[in-house]
This record gives sequence, structure tokens and C-alpha cells, in this order.
Amino acid sequence: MAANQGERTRRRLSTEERREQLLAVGARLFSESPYDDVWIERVAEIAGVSRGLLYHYFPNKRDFFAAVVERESGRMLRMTAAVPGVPVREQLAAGLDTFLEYVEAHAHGFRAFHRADAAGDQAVRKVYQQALAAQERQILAALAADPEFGAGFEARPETTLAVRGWLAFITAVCLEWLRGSELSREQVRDLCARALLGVLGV
Amino acid sequence: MAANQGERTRRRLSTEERREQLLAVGARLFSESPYDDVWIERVAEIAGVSRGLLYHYFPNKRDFFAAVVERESGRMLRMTAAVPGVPVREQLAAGLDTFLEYVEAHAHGFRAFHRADAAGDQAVRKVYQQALAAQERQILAALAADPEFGAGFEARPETTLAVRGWLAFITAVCLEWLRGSELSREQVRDLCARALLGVLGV
DNA sequence: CCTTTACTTGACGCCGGTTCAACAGCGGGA
DNA sequence: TCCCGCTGTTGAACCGGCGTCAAGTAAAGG
Repeated sequence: MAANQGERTRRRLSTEERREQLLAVGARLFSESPYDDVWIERVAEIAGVSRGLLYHYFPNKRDFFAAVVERESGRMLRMTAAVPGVPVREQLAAGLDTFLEYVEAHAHGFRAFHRADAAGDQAVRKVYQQALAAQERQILAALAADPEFGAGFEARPETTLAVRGWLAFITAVCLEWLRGSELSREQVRDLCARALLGVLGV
Repeated sequence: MAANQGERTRRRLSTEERREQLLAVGARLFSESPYDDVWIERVAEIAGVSRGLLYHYFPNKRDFFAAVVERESGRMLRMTAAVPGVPVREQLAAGLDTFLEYVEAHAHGFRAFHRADAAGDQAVRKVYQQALAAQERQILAALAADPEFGAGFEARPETTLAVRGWLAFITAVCLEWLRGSELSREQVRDLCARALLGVLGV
């Protein structure tokens, strides 16, 4: 934090380290302000680096944002992988718990990620949509594997739409929750679980 | 449509008409492209008008977008006003039907409106948030007035969160539906109705 | 006609994104 | 130890859309 290394302790990092650092700074700034209000200059300043370097690592601002989004989507998907073989009803609460833990732990990244929904151009949206589609597939697969839901469920467009809507639901709820709601994680979890079961018509 | 009145049939409209026309063009363009990709110059060109005139009607691009969003939010709220005294269960299907009619009839405006979610700056977000809050209040009031749900419901933060999430749900479902899903309006309506009842824990 | 006012024109400054040629620090070879 | 090349890094210039302004033009209404 803080505009570090004014001019003395300017360090030369490896490509990996520098890239990671820039993405972390980007995640923080994009989580706090809409796309337009995040200046490439400010990102560079906080990273203690020149504007030009950012353009050495990323072709342009759009792609930089897309990289931030992609980094976060990868992290999210890794954490929310379904456990195969376990019934959805049992898995749901635990899965939501890990998801909510992720949301709390990486609030910046989570917010930045969902800013890609309406803000970005084609490239950014594509990354975002693919991440959502992957999450959707995880859920649909888990449902299909469960004897309670599995009867030809995944094929119906209605189910796909329901799952997509549910993802929007938990996203909105989590963003509002992060905003400073006094609700406990358990309450949020139960709310989300109820929503899924309700949507699926149980 | 089409870059009309090249130079011959240039008409002089009343302030109201011109403003309305510009907002309509804006709604179309903002529904098709993200904020940055909509050039003020292009709006003027399609309206058959000079760039300067647009700045005569709206202080700047942001406020122009905010006006587009506000116009649409007003239209939406007017159409989705709840009927007092009627139980929620009965009212829900009919209310959702009018809402879905609105979405189909004003797809451009609906899409443009929801682009304000993550795209805009403070002023635009404020307009958007107020519109959502108003819709939320309509729903909470309808719930509170219903004997089935009304028992001190509106006060609980959990209910507020549930309604907010549900709004995100129907938004996502509608946007996807507009995108060209083969689902009928009745299917979408029932899905949304099920979602609300499920979220409220019935 | 004549008044009003919607509307045009074109030039300008601003500001952020984007480009690019040159610089500087670190590692390896002699 | 010195030099050399690779590459992380810089700083300044350029571009293009936003927003401003002053002066003028022409369409509608009386």
C-alpha cells in the first residue's frame, strides 16, 4: 500500500512477480472504482512503476482489465469445484460455505471480477462469460450426477436459465453482503441454498 | 433508422420532441455497445443533428447516459406498480406478465438501463440504485400488505437482501431470454415466480 | 414579413490511452 | 575484473474523443 519506492528502493522484479503485482494492484483499484475512473497512470504509480511498463506487460487497458478478471475467475473456479458423488443437498451448504469464504477473503477480486459484467468491451465480456459458463457447467454437472435432480435435467434450457439466474442472485447477494450487511455467513448461505432449491422447483 | 436527413429535410422539432428523440437513439446505442464505444458524435449523426446540439440538451456524456437510464427506470416503475389489496400469490403472475411484456417491448431500453450497473460513474450509479430501490420498495410493500407474508416481514434485513437478489435473478434471466432463448414468456414467468416464493422460504 | 429560438459550424483546449526510441541494471563469458 | 547483451524500464511525444464557445443560419409562429 501507499505510493512506495519513491525513487530510492526501485526494485527490478522478475516478469512473473511484476505481472502478479500489477494484477493485484489492478484488482484493488477496479474493485473500488468503475472502469473509466481507474487510470493506468494511477495503477503504475501505486505499483511504483512507470506507465510505459504496464504497456510492456499488457497490450492495452482493456486487456489489462481482462487479465485481472481472468486471474480472479480462475481462482474462483478452483475453489468452488464440486465434490463428485455427493448428493447436491448435502454438498450445497458446504460448497456455499467455501464460496462465501472466498468472497470474504478476496473481496477486491470478487468485486473487480463482477465489474466486467456490463463495463467491458467484447474481449472482457468474453472472459467473463466463459467464467460464468464454466461455473454453470460445474453446477449443472453436479445436478445431473445427483439421483434427486439428474433425470435428464441438464438438457432443458429452462434449467440452464434457472442456474444462470441463480448465479446472478448469489452475486448480487454477496456484493450487497460485502457492502456491510449485518447478516452472518450462515444466513446468507441458507438464503442462497433456499433460492437454488426454490428455482429448481422442489 | 439510417442516417436520415442528409441535408435536405432538416426538421425543427420542439424541445420535448428533440429530447425524446435523442434519448431514444441513446437507448438504442447504449443497448448495443458498452459506454465507451458509444460516441456522442454517432448519436448526433443518427439523430440527424449536430454534436453541439446534444451538448445543448445535456451537459455531458455521463448525464446523457444518466438521462437515458432515468427515462427507462421511470417507464419500468410505472408499468410494474403493484395492485394494492390483492394477495401476492395472485398478483405475482399478472405482475410478472406485464413486466415481461415491458421487457419485450422495450428491449433496447431495458438493456441500456442495466448497463448502468457497473459501467457508470457515481451520478449514473445513483440513478440506477434509486430505481432499483424504488422497485424493491414496491415489492416489499406488496409483501407487507399480504397476510400470508406480512408478519413483520419488511423490517428484516434478510428479506431485503432476498428481494434484491431476486431482482438480480429476474434481470439476468430476462437479459438471457432477450438474447434469443426459445423459452416462452409463460415459462420465464413461472420460473421467476417460483424463484421468489422459494427465496422467501415458502 | 419579423421575431423567436432551435440549430449549425468550426476551431480550440484538455486529458487520458497508446506508442516508441533510448536508457539502465543484472547476469554471463573471457 | 571488465565488458557485453538481454530485457526490465523510462519519459516524452502523439492520438482521438470529450467538452467549450462564439458567431451565425433558418425554420416555425404570429
